[in-house]
Amino acid sequence: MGVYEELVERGLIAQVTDEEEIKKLVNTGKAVFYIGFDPTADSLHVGHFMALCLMKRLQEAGNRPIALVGGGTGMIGDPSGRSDLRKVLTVDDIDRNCECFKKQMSRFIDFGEGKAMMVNNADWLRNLNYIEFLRDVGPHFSVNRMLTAECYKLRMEQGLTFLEFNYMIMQAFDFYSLYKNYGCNMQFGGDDQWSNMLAGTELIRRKLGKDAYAMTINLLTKSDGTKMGKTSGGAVWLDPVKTKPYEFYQYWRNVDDADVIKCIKMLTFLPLDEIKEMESWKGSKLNEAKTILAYELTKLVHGKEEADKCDAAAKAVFTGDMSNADMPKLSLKESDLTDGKIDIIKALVLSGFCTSNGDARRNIEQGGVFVDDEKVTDIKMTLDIDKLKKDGVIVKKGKKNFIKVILSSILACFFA
RNA sequence: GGAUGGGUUCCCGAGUGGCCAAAGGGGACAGACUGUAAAUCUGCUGCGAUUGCUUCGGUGGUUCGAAUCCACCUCCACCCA
Repeated sequence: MGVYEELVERGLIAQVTDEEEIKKLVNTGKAVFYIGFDPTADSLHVGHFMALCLMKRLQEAGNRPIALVGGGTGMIGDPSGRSDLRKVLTVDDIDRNCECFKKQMSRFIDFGEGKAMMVNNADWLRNLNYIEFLRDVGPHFSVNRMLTAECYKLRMEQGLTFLEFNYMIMQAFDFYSLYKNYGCNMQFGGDDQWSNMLAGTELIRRKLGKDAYAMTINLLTKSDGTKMGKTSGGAVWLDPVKTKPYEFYQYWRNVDDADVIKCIKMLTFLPLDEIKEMESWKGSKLNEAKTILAYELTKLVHGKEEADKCDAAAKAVFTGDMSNADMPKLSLKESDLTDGKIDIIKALVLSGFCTSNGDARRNIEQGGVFVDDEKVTDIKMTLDIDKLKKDGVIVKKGKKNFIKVILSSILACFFA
């Protein structure tokens, strides 16, 4: 089975411009393809992760990936599928974000000599001369046709600025530039990028009379249609500081039944026949699949060591064996204590479990807070210094939030 | 540039002078039931340990009292140019 077939099997491929040709190129390792990443934040997220996995898969099959960081397109903002205007980022922000992207990407993709390449479209977009550019590519685009593109549909109702309208042209120009300079003959991306990508193949055809190809992968959506990788607090980031490995792990551990297999297929590198077997799992057995999903992804993103820790912490916490030390910790300082104690309310707020004292009080009143496995019934309860110093105290909010509260003294630092 | 409609708490959306920290829904959070799932039911949802404080695009004003009235500004939608 070739890579292409594997991609199909995993449910990754959404649309292609020329299936036969793409299959041939990709399976024989002749593709030079690019995927663009716009630096809208200082970390990659799960959506990008899919694309990175795709790159990795194709690279392993001998194809040459180009990771394009959108230092130029990021200044415009892609309106595809969005109902609102993107916040305009400053050049400094964009450049900083590009740097962050580069670092994170090198963890997944081999950018060694003759392997993958990383380019930044700021290099050719930022210095374009407006008139020249208009005369150069402008005649090849029909506004009438652009307006009918699926990606602008939402914006035709809400209002689309000229700035954003040009995004498609910039992206098309990227593809064209990469084709000319690096022989890049394919572009991959999320399915929301389809219109933009087609604009690129079109431009190449018109200007150079050559064929280039485009392929989109399915966006990872939940069974309810919403985007996977979004929580109420925002995106699930790959950066361990923005989304702690434990949270990352728990995110996948808690996906809906309906989405587990799909996620395993699309995101992990487990062999397909292994996944086939999981497809027959039902009920609580399916719960096991979530453990696998969470472990595999954490391993890919944060490394085996972290994944093992998350696994252990989860087991400790959910099977009731709290002796395990590998759980999230809250280190208090002496200054956080008054008279050698700290209010449970204050501890809850410091841990980040509760957003305010009122929130903490509410949670206690509703019976959702436990200290060392005992339900807290008094909102005035305190944790005292002796226990904090010794083994720490395990504070639990709800069923899934655990933290070990300890006192970090100078001594503790020595032994840590 | 001109006309019109609009900006309300995480989101949608009521509220047109006091009874408004602001209806209703969604989401989030907690409880019950479960499989760390879904569905369902219950509670809860500005901050503060009572009285209190801050919020309804911004700034000023009218008033004993304003999310609600007035002025100016600003942003958005839509129509005309």
